[in-house]
Amino acid sequence: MSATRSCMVRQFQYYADLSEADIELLDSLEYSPEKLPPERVVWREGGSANELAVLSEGWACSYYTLEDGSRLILDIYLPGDVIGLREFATSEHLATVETITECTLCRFPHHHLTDIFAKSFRLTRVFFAVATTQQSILVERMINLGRRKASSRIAHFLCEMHARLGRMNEHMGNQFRLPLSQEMLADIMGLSSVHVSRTFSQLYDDHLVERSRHNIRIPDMDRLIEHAGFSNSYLGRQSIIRDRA
Amino acid sequence: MSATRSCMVRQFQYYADLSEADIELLDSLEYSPEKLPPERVVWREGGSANELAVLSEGWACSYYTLEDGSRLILDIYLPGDVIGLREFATSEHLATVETITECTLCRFPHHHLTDIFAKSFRLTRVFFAVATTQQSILVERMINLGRRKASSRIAHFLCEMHARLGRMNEHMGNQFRLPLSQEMLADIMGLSSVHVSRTFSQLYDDHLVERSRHNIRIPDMDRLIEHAGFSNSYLGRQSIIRDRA
DNA sequence: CGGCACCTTGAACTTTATCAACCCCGGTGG
DNA sequence: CCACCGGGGTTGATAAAGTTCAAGGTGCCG
Repeated sequence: MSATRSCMVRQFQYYADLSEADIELLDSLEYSPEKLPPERVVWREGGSANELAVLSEGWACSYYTLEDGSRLILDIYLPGDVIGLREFATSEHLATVETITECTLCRFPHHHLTDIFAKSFRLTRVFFAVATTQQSILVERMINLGRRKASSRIAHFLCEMHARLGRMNEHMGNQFRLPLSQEMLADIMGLSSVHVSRTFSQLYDDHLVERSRHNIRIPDMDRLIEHAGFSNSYLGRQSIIRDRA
Repeated sequence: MSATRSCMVRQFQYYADLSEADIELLDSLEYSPEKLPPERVVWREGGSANELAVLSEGWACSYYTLEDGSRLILDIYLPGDVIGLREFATSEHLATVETITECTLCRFPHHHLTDIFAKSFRLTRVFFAVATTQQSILVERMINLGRRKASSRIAHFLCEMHARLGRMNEHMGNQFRLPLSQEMLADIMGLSSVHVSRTFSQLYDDHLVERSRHNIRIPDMDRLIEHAGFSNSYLGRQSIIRDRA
């Protein structure tokens, strides 16, 4: 058992205990680490989709650009996340994937995933759990976009980030770094960057969020959760996958 | 090979050729058909999630109700759709599922799905494809909610329904039944029902959509697609899953 | 020290929501 | 067979939320 365990393994172990063989299988996906500078395109919308990637370090995102030039960011990827799962059923990339900070990522071809399906029943279920958790994250974001007002959208997004980051590093406390410009935040939340700025000021006035540059501090997590209508159950349940009987 | 083939099998065959054994395995999920009247709750948000369902006949939907009483409809389920895949990684239902029209549906426990993972490599991949296609549908709807104006949202939704219905029954032509009230349409698209009404009138004035009661006619599909910014590639690619080499 | 990217603020405007009245139509009971 | 009832759809007036444009500020990097 190696001392340095990949983020993906850590993330997957959240859903199930993994055997040594499973861990080796997973690790084998990260065989080709690639270092990328900030704002580098990983793959572009429309390109043919025969690979996935694991993000080992850094932040990345996927986005979709509309005819009129406006943009929506679909996912924020953190270390340990699998990128491109959604495009498994499609032969071309539906969205552009781009690094946000400096990143290390490992691409691997589509069929390595199906090889895993063939080799490990347990990992199959965990991959399924990961894919469906990604779906739940999208659903929460849909609710954000469809039915919440700006201040709740931002509050909800901050809660989500806090929860997802906290899952990877315990004792994170009530502050964290959020390396996103207000324009990116706007494109995540379907708002204009101007309105994001105003709304942040308003959250500050209400003592819900403090922020300096890219650091976020949350003075009272409970009040923020309340304001956001946040529930973390959608992020998946720990050790959900067990052997039956 | 039986003459009456279930909708789910038809839907799955879209992604891959299935062996007789696979078809039997799939059919075995639909062992407990249940007839439900319109507007009957299948399961409720918060209830413990240890089952999935296949919709054999009728229309159903899932929705999520916010603290303030507003609602967002997350999915519209058509015959052949699998309901509850998203909650595979979670131990409780995140959304309420309810019939829209009279429905026939077959519930089955969670572990029947994992049994299939153990028994059929090919079906595993198809289930994965189905789950990821559902994700892509959510993403398109996210873009709708986040970045399109009301008339494009409605146009896009109509395009999606047209495409999904057309996949199940060829020669559908340019009209179809849409058994949804304007209030439901509003909750799908994150608008108020009043605004849906106004927007429909506007689409009618622009000769993009005709509608009487629950029947929709689309005089010029290409113009509607154009107006919606619709691309059907997100609905998954036919026969994407093949044996390698 | 200067420049540039990003953030902030203000003012005018657009889109959508809300409220309320009305209408249309289908179903029911007299 | 007709009058009434009720739910959903439509319309208008007004309000709220968010966008756009433009100008100015702030802080970081060379």
